[in-house]
Amino acid sequence: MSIYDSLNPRQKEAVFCTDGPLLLLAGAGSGKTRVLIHRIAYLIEEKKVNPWNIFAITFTNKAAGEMRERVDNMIGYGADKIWVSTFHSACVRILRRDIDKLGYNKNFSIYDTDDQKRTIRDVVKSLMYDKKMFTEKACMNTISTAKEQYMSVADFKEDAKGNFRLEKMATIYEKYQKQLETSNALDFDDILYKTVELFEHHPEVLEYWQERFKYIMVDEYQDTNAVQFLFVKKLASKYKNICVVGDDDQSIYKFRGADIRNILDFNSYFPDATIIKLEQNYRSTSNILNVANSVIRNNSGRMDKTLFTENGEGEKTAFSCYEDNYKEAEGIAKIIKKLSADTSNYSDFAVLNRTNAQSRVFEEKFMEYDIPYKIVGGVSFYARMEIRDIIAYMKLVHNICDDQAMKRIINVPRRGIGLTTIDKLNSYAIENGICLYDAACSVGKISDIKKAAASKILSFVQMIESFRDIAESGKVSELYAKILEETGYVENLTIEGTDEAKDRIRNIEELNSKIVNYEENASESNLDEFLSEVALISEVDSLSSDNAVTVMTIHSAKGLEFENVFLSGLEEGVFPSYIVTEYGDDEEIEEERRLFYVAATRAKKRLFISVAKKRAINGMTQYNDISRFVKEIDSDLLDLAPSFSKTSNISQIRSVNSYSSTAIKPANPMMTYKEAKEENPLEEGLSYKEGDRVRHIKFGLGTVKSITPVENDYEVVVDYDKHGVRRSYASFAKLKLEML
DNA sequence: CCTACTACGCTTTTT
DNA sequence: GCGTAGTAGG
Repeated sequence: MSIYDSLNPRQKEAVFCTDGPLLLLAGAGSGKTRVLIHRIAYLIEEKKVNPWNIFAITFTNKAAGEMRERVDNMIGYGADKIWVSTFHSACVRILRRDIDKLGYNKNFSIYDTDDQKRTIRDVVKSLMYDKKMFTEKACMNTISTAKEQYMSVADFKEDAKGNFRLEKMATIYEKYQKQLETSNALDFDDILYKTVELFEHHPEVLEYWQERFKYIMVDEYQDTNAVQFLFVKKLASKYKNICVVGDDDQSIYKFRGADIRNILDFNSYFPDATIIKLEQNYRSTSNILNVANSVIRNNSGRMDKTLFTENGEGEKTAFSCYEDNYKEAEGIAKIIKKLSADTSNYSDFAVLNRTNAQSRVFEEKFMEYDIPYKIVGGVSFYARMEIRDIIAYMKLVHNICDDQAMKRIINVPRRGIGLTTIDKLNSYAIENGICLYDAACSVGKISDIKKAAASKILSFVQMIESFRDIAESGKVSELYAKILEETGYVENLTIEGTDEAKDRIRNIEELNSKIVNYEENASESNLDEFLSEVALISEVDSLSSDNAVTVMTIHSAKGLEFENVFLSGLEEGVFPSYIVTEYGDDEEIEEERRLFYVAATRAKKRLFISVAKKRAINGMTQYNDISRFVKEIDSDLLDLAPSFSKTSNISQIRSVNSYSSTAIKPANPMMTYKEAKEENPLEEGLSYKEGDRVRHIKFGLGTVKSITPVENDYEVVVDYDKHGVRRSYASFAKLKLEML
C-alpha cells in the first residue's frame, strides 16, 4: 500500500510522468493540488530528486501557503528546501540577488497600484497632457498591457508611429519608466519584466537558476500572461521538466493580461509534451456539473474535455426571480436561515456576485436576519491610509529615492511643508535628474525656497537620517517604534479623538503585532524582506474559518468550494456585465461564460440562481433581461418555482426538492421565472407592433423589428438608436409605445 | 496652508 | 449612491 494508491489512474499517470513537458488539464474539483503534492513527493522519494531542485509556482500567496503546508505534511526531510512561491515573490528574490546588473539598486522599492497611479498622474501633469484624454486608468492599462507582453518603451514607440494618441502614450510610458528608475522602484509588472530582462541579457544568471530549478510546476497555468510564460519558458528551456496545470474553462483573468493561448498552444511551445486530462470531479453533484457544462459548451475554442462525477445526481438548481435586489437578498437570507436551522453551520454558504457593489444589500439583510457573514473584498489592511503612511516611512528609509513614499509623508503628520514648497523641490529634482530626497538634502542650494521652509525640510531630513541609523543596526520593530515616537503620528490621532481616529490607532497597533509576528517567524528579519512581503501580500490571503456566510465576487471565489452556493444577479448587464454586453466582443462574452462556469462549480451540494426584475445600481434603477447564461441551462436541470408561486402551474408540481418541500414561505412572495414571464402582457396583448417606436428604460428610443410569441411571452427584437439591435422578453423589457 | 464643498465616475483585480 | 479628487475660499 503506497500513498499513490488513493489516486485514480489518470492522476497516477500525472504523478509518475516526471520527465519532460507535461500539460495537465485539470477540470474544476478534479484534485489537481493533490496531484501536484503527490508528484513532488514522488520526485523526492522515488526519483531521488534533490528538494532544492524543485520549484512550484502559484499565483496567490494563499495557494502558495496551502501548498507549502501540504508539502511539509507529506514530505519529511528537505521539504523546506523546495521553492513554493508566487511568480512575484520568486522574481523579487531573483532580482534582489542580481538586479544591479540592470542598473537598479538591490534595495529597490515595490510600487503598488496606488503608487503607480500617483506616478502616472505626476508624469501626465509634467508633460502637460490633457488628463481627460490620458486618464490614470487608461495610462495604467496601456503601460501594464505593454509590460505584460514584454514590450519595451522602444518597441512601443515603434508600434505607435503615426498614431497621435499612441505616440503620446509612448512618451508617458517612457517618462514613467524613467521616473521609476530615478526612484529605484519597480511596479508589479516590472517585477516579472525585469526578471525576464535579466535572464535575457545575462545568460550566466539564467544558467544559475536553470541549474537550480530542474523541476518546475506551474499551477493555474491558464492565468499566465506573456511575460510569465517567458519566465517559465526560459527557466525550463534547459531541462524541460516542466509541468503546468490548468483549466482553459477557468481562465477569467484576461483583463489582467492572462493569455489563454499559453495553455491552448502548450504543445506547440513544447512539441513533445504529454497531455493528461483529469475529468473526474470529486466536488459537485452531477446536476450542478451539468448546469456548468450546459453553459460552458456554448464557448468555442475550448480544449475537448467533459467533467463527470460519481457523486450522484443531487438536487436541481433552484432558480428564483425576485421583485428587486433587496427582495433577492432577503429571499437568500431566508433560505440560509431555513437551511442552517439544524446545523447552524453558516460557513457552508456562499453568496457569489459579479461585482463588489452587489455585496452591500447582503450585508444589510444578513444583519437584519441575524446571519453571521463576512464580506471578502473592500479595502485591504495595507491599503489603509495610516498603514500606508507608516509603511511609507519605512520604504523611504529603506530606499531613499522612493519619491512616492517621500511625497506621501513629507508633510504627514503636518509639519508645515506645503504644496508650493514641495513643487519647488520637485522641479529642482527634475532639473537635476535626482530624486526628491536628494533635492531635499541640498535644499540650501534652491534659491526659490525661503529660509523658514528650508529649515523645516532640513529637520525632516535629519529625522529620516536618524531612522536610517536605526534601520542599519536594529530590527524592524525598533524602526517602527522610533518612527511612531519621532513623528508623533499616534498623538495626532489621539488629539483628533474621533471614532475614525480611534480605528486608525487600532490599525497601527495591529501593524505592530504583524511586525512582531513577522520577526518571530522569519529566519532572519530584515527591512528588505519585510517590505517585499508587505508589498506582495493581499488581504484575501487570510481567509479565516469563521462560522459565517461568505459574500464575495466570483473572481475571489476561484479555487474555493462550498456546500451551498447562491449566484445572485443573473441578469443581462450585471452578469454578463454591461461593459461586455454593450461594448464587448464574443471573446469577452466567453470570458463571462467561463466566470459562470467557475461560479457554478464552486458548489458541492446545492446551487441557487437568482435574478431581480428591478435593480438599484449606481444610484439608478435598472430593469434587465434574464441573463443569457440562465437561458443556456437545460431547463430540466432547473427547479423553476420553488413552492411559493402565487399562481398554480406545472412548475409547482415540479418543485419536489428537499429544501423547497419543507415550504419556506417568505413574507414577500418571490416571483418565479414563469410568473415573471406571465405577469405581462399576454392578457392585454402588446401595446406596440412591428415598426412602432418604443422606449426602453435603459436603451432609450428604438424601432420594433420583430415580435415572436414564445411560451407565455413574446420575444421582441428592437433596433435601438443608441444601442443597436437587442432582443428581450416583452415582460422584462417593459417597452412603452412612444407617442408622437 | 488648511478645510469644506462640489463634481465626477463608476467590472472583475491573484501581485 | 458613494467615495475620492480637485478647487475655491478662509
